[in-house]
Amino acid sequence: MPELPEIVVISQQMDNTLKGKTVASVSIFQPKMLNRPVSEFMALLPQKTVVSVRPLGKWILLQCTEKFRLLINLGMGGEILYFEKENFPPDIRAIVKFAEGSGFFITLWWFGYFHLVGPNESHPMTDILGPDPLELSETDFFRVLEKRKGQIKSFLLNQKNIRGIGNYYIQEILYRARLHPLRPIPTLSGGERKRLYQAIQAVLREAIDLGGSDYEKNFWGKSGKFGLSQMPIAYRENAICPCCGTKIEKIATGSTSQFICPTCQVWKE
Amino acid sequence: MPELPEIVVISQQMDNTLKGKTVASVSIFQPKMLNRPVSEFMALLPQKTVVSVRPLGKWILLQCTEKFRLLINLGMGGEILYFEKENFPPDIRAIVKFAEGSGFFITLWWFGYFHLVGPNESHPMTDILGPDPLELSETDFFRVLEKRKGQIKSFLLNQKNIRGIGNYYIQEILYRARLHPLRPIPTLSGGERKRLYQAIQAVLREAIDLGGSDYEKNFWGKSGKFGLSQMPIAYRENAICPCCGTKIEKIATGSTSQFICPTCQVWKE
DNA sequence: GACAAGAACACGGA
DNA sequence: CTCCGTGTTCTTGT
Repeated sequence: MPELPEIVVISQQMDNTLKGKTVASVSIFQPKMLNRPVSEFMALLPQKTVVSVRPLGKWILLQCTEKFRLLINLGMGGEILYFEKENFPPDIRAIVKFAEGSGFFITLWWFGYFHLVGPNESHPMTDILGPDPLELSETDFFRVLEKRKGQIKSFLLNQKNIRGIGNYYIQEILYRARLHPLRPIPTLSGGERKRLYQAIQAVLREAIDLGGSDYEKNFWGKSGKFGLSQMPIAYRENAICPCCGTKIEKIATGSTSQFICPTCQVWKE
Repeated sequence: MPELPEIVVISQQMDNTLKGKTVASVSIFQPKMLNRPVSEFMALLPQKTVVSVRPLGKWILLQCTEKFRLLINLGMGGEILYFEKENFPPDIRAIVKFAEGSGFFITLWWFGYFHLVGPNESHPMTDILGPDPLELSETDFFRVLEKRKGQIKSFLLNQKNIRGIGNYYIQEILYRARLHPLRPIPTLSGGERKRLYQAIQAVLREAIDLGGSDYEKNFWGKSGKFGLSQMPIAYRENAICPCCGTKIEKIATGSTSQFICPTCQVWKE
């Protein structure tokens, strides 16, 4: 599933490529990913022109003319790919074609959303997203942590608190901050909160600079370069921690699981 | 805090004593225990006559003429006491006087409610109470346990499930049923559910027969006789279990605590 | 555990 | 955590 870094990269590529292009046609092969009937998509989307493309947590926002917005969430295992010639894979879910012949299509492994929002319409799923972590000052980060009682990992994964972090980057973030994922927020010291903020900034920016994860594809179908060497712990059960040599463990963290170094990411009360 | 047995005893005494008496005046010394302005109490309550007094979980319901209801909850450490001559203690919160000179007053240690509900008005706090455990058949008890996932103690203490059981009687109930308070409901066998039902019936009826707890006062200011000999475990840390000789332990059960025999009330999955 | 309100958590569904 | 809705449990305040 693409997280903030992949969405930032893709949005930038889409912004560069699609800005000013006018939708000629739209094809939908999976109506349940939509927020309105297929017929309305067919009626409303064509003739709108792309004004800009911006990341919104794990969502991609295409701002269009007449105050229409196209909001795309790739869910798990989804891809959004540019095309100039029509040559589509078999599991395609939606196609948007522009007037001059190019366009993009979407594939999904399981769930995903393809939402068209008109002027004066609200969009509950994105309206409740928290701030972009890369636009958040350390002071504001400290402020959102205040009075929260839950576990630090589930807090960071909840898109209402901070948008864009998923179960992939959280592993490296918590490892670099040397924090156990189940630590209750009130037990975090000022120094730990500072480390956490720095780790979020560092991991996400580094991943963006490297074009995103090496197992996610960008708008051109190319993989990023953020991989093994940047993520020594994640998905490596029984490997050893490069910092202390301890064997990496896989633990359950709510509905997700996580790889940790039991020495570096030790639990403190 | 008075629980079901004390409320049953007090309600019976109030029913016998106050039925047919007409309110002459009401005095309020703590407005926050009310559900409406003091002025409305003064205007509405006088001239109403008591039709009946009934227990409602931990609440006392005075049914009055013109479909008015007086609902009293003594909270923690509260008392409701009859008087014939005016001779009040210092920490008094409310007084109701009847036409012929007698009346009752309320003292509270911490919280409590003194609510007047008119005809056609609802009362959210008592509307959501579960069934009276002594009016519940074994079949219905089994039915309310179905599909519940939580711990058995917090289920029984939640007044929405069953009304009137508090942290005093629950200790003897769970000891007699030989159940650990933190057992998840789905792990309870049919036999254990049956034991639990029987223990609830036995403990509550025995306590009513003895006039309630020996450290709570009734409408005449007299204590009940349900005490030490009926409660061998509760509030006796390091005492020994009369059944097996094991040392009694005090454990935390959510926000309350409880005394258990670790041998008799053993945890089973 | 008296109760309310809100947060956190668990689960099932799409 | 992809996100939602529902329901339940836990926390905090009065």
